[in-house]
Amino acid sequence: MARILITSAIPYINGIKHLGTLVGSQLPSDVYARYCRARGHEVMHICATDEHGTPAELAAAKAGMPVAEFCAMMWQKQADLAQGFALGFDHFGRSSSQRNHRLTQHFAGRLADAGLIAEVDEKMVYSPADGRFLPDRYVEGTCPNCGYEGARGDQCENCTKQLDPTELIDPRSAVSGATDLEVRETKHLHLRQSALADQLETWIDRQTDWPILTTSIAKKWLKDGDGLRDRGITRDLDWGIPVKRGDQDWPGMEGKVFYVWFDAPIEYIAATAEWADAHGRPDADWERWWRTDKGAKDVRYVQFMGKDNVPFHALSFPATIIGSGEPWKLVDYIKSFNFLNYQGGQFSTSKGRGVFQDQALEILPADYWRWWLMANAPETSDSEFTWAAFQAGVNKDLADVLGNFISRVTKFCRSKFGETVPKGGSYGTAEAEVIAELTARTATYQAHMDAIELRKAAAELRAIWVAGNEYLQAAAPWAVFKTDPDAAAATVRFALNLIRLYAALSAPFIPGAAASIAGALDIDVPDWPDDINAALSALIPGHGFTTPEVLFAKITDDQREAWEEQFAGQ
RNA sequence: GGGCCUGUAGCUCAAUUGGUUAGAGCAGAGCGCUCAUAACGCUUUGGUUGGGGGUUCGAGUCCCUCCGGGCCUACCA
Repeated sequence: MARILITSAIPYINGIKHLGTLVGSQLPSDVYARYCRARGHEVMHICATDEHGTPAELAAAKAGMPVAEFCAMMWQKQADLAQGFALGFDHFGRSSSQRNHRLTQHFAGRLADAGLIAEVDEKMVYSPADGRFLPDRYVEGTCPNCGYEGARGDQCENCTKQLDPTELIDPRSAVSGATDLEVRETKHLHLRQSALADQLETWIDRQTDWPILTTSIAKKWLKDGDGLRDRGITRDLDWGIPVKRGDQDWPGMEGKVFYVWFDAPIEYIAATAEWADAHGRPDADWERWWRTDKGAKDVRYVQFMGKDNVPFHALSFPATIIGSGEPWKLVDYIKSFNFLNYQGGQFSTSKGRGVFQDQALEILPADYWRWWLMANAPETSDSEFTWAAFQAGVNKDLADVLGNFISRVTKFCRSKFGETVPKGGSYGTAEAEVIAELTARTATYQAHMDAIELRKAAAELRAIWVAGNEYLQAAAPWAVFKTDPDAAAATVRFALNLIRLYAALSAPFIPGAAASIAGALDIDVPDWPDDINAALSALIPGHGFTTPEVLFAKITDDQREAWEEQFAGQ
């Protein structure tokens, strides 16, 4: 048994997320966590909301709510959605927690003590009308290069030229449209990542088994231009973690907060502490996951995220950990994902284009989404959600292959033998062949899951389901029954045991359906089968079951067309 | 502009890292079955691996070049 710490990239607080954010972090981390638990490993599965930053403040203002209240509300929504998708986090924390405040301030203090924090005077755009400093991106104006009027202060969308907000012609606040902008001097803390670049590079170079996507992004940042740059870790905002040096005030930094990308990854640690708090457990119980001097030496730490998050997880957060000089657990494997597109374009929050998590759960059960999204996960390149592909995949895999197998077996059994596992006959060569095949396939399935190759794992699981139909078709108990009811009984008994096996093997991907299947068989979701041969004799003659209703209703053409229309956006 | 990724059957993806005849699923065609959600099984059609050039005994894989798609580019997160 191993101990596995799993974190999902923490979703930002400012709205309901679409399916694209689910597919690259929370969903795969849950599938992997469920699998690891099923294999008997001790798992700590952590997620949280990322609550700080300018967009959160603006979203709260737009909603007419104090930002703390807004975040609390949105946290509850996201927590409910996570539950709706059956995301089994041990704790779903908040980056605004007091635990994270203290830990973030602690790390900043340690980094400062190690000489890894620089105080830098910067010039930033200030908007008196808004009463705030504006991030580059929130300053808009006319591009000096191409004349595009909607250019942002960091880059012109039209000609892609990178800009400084002071270069814009007729600059205005993207928040209020105010034009009386001024440049003010303000002091900020920078994390001296450049001083840690060599250590980080050595560490990255050792990660030969990481996805190419992960290491290539990390190396790009390490090598680009003059190498890894220092990074501002503070902001002039009201909402956030006050800048402190450990528990001491930080002279000159009054009224400033840490930047979200400094405090957000630290929340992984803090959320684990929140978990301990929530369960009345001592600090030692969370520290054994995070402190290599307190029991975390044997922990394997796996992170899940979309590719946009890689630099922060592969470089900035490790810089924080390494720079602290304390024995915190460093990530062992970073699983990164490409993006999911929607019907030939991007998901768009602003245009209402694509399916959002709350809508998805309103129209279909979580397992439909879980299955299709993971079976088509963007592991090697961006992948595409289309309603046609979704409909075909769900109908074929879940309804026809798995659901129908369960229907045909249980209904045939009910009509010929009643709703109990029939006795009589015995397993022969046909069953032995299936056992051999499934033993091999289960090993392959496990190998893919161990490697976190979820797409391949899903394909193998599907092949395991198909094997049931092949077996049944060849054994043809409906024909055999007429001359040899005992032989037919043995076939049905074996098939019912296959259903039981499928409940166990399918649970990481479709936990809801796995529970329904187990419920119909009047059992709990079985333990992971270490021995397929034994597992396929677990249901003994006389064991009662209930013929389930249709497990997976098919998506009709009418539904598909209606949804295509509904989610097309502007 | 720079960097990285990507292009394989009508569609979605594989191909043990340069090694036999490039494989699966879906869609299509044919046959079988009738237990089942008009489901299942078997067979089968379909590829000049984006174009061109090169290295090699051998290239989907390596190199060059052109074309297409995508992402990142450090103050959105």
